[in-house]
Amino acid sequence: MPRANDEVAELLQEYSDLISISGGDAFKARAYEKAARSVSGYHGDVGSLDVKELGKIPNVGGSIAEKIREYLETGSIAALERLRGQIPDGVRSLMAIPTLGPKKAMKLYEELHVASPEELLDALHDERLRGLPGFGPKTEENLLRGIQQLQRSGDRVLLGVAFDLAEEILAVLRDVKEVRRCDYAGSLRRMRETIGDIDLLVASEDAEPVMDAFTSMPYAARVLARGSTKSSILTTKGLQVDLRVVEPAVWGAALQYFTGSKAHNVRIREMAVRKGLKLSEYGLFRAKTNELIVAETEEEVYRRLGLPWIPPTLREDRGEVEAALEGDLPVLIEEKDIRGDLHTHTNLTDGVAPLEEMVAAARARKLAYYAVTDHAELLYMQRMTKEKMLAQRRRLEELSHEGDMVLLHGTELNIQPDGSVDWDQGFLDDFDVCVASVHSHFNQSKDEMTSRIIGALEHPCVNILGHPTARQIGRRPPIDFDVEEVFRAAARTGTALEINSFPDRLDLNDELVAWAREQGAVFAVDTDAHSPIHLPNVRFGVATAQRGWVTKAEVINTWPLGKLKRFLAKGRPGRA
DNA sequence: GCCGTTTTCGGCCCGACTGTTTTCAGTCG
Repeated sequence: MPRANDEVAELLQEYSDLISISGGDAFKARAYEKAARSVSGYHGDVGSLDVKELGKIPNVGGSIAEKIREYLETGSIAALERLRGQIPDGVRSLMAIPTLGPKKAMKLYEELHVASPEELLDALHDERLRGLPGFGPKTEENLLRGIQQLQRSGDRVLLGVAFDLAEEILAVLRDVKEVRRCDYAGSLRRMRETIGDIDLLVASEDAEPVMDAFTSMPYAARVLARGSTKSSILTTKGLQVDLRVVEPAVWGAALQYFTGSKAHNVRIREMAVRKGLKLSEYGLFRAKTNELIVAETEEEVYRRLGLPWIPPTLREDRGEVEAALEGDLPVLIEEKDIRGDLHTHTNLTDGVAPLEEMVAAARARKLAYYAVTDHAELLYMQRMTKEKMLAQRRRLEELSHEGDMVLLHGTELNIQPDGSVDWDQGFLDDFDVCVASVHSHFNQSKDEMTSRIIGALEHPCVNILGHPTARQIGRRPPIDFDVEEVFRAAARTGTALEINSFPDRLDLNDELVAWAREQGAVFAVDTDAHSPIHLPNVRFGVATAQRGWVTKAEVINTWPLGKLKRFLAKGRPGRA
């Protein structure tokens, strides 16, 4: 079974929201929110802890530990159920609408009995918000736009969510003795940033026991279809999972077919037709005689069509077929090429784990180097000071003697509206690496934003532009700047562009990565980890790099330390 | 509700922006 952490964190977050909506103590709400974050980022499984151990998790005290225990033992929390009884479920869902917080949500419910985004849309159309204090024309406009954004992101889930669920289901299927092979296909195998439904493929001579196991899983809230080759379930979270079972002999053809994309497969099948062949999920056949040629591996299928095997992350019909024909497919970066992480946090700012735990987790992943880059002082809410930074650096130096992994001390600077960053250059010179990111003032004009970012790139100490577009998938659109000009400036100034691996960021995205490559920029594939459990997210950043056709040489954190240090020296005096 | 070279009470993420106001509440990062 999966860790209980996520469901517990979700309940604590719900409790926090309901406290806010019902006008409860704001600090109490914050306490639950912080506890939710800590539980979510906690490295162990809270399901296996007793009350005393639960209380040792940061921001979890006696009261919350007791509620977690109550949930683990009884499946519910009485205090939460009481609040749920007072506030309809939909009122909380209103808070998913950007610009709509707890206060306005409660007001809409109390005054207009609006209890869902759909009902709010009706109320807006009926002009029932007119005259409601605090809801003027601009607010109406913002709410309409917010609801539209919410509906657009609607039924797709983030790559990370789909990946975890797929891995859990596959783990169950692998234990079914009739299963010869199993894997995920579809947009998940291509590692698209959001996933509509999960496609799983199993090779087996006997489909029935596999289908039985699949449709009786605890994840299956509803069984949508149950057949001998294809079954579908709807998970408790509303995500559809399709399972196809094929004979082991046709594994490769089926995997190729179900991986897609549709556009890629159309190109491939056209090539087959021109060669007098026919490609389906059951294999590559001679068109006239229906004689099977190959089906067992993807490599054979591609080879018989005159192509090298094409990595799934490239299969979007963005020129990969032409490149394959020319023998010009890039040798893509892989996760094993990553030598270090250059953007991570600790609980000195908004991370949930102490420095020691983050370093230990990085060592366990066998990284050659690891940078700690907590927020700088201009992100006021983090209360950073020079003194705290220097104390962290001293501790980092102590820790560096405990293992081979090289520890780098860095910081994540804030790019101010005018393009300046935190601290004076003298202080910044002593950092090994500086990430600089936009964290506020997202609505500047395109020209202002462009010169703002370029200003930061030109700073002699700024090495990496963190999450360059500042988007959050489904929640916040990318900031507006002249991407080509910024990418060229990055290349010219010796500043890397980040590919942030966080599943709700993936920033730069695949298309911008490809664009930046053309301008000669290099990249840093970083996790932006706020907890040890975020370190494996690097796979999503690597996949995004692959989707942008990036090779190992273009990613600075695949480089050996010496070469990396020369890059990081940039305009710092006395380095390299 | 959590936490503590501020340690059992009194703080707690500070500042800015937006849209509504007419001096400020709500939301966000």
